[in-house]
Amino acid sequence: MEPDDMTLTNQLCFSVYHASRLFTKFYKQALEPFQLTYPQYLVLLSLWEEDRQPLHKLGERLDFGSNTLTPLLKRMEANGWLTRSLPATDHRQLIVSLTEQARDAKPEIFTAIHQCVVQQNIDVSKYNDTLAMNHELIATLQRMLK
Amino acid sequence: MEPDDMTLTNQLCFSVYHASRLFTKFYKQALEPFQLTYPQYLVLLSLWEEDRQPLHKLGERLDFGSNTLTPLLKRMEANGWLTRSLPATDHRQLIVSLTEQARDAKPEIFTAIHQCVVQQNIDVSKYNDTLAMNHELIATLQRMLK
DNA sequence: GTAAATTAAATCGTACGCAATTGAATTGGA
DNA sequence: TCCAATTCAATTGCGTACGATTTAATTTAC
Repeated sequence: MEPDDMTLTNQLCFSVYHASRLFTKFYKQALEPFQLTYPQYLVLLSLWEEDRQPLHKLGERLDFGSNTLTPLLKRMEANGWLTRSLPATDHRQLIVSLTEQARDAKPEIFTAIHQCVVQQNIDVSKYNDTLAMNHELIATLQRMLK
Repeated sequence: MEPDDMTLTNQLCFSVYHASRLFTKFYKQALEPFQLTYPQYLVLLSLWEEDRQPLHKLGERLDFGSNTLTPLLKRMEANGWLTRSLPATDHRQLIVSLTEQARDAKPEIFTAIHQCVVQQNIDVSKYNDTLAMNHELIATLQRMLK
């Protein structure tokens, strides 16, 4: 590794960190009317794909622990997005299910985000390569942290 | 915008968000022995480049407000990394200066991070394109949020 | 059948991020 | 000169992130 590689590593990490904060801020604009935060929206995305997941499975998909999810899910339950229930078969688990409000709101929320993207005239397809590279970076980082 | 673009936007945001959290975790391994967090390390990086910056200039570079920096800088001062002082000319500003400890520790800290990268056999130069793409993404997001 | 190991959610403590407000210091225009 | 506008840092409040521990339920090994 050359001396410069230290700078590259630093810059790469900061660029990802910076982009993440800006992206979250962008989503915030669209999600605020729904009283949703970005991590809460991620939970909805996962449940829209597959309803009635146990907490640990949600955590696996989003890479969150129960220390993050437990209070987050309680807030979402308080806002009427989901219900938390114990299955009869295993009282250790906690099943998270969407409310009707959450199922119904999906198109409206997608439209709100869509609007924000369209307003800015973003060519989303341009970012296919960026997505692929991020996936590779994530895989590398996961190997590093194992 | 095609229907699929919604999915792409969602995936792109999540990939950046996920990568950022993993990268921070990676740096944490190297920084923990120094009692430094990643955002605190960013402050050191900026001050190593230019010592004695006012708080708002640090904030501009790192995209942090005083609500984030004020407590963070107090913690760093408590740990002996920097000093906070009011310039005689303008009592509104707060000048942040490195301590000798912070100036001396730079090579040691860089070595610690370097070690983590080398141990994992990462080809850092591979990520030049990713960095460039992230810069473009950041520029787009900044335009969108203006 | 029961004690030990495992699994799962919750709790605790610390440190960000950030919108919004406050309050002190400085500047600039009438 | 004097006061209104501006510029800063600090404060407040809320919601993540996450390491570490705790507590409860279930599995397993014997």
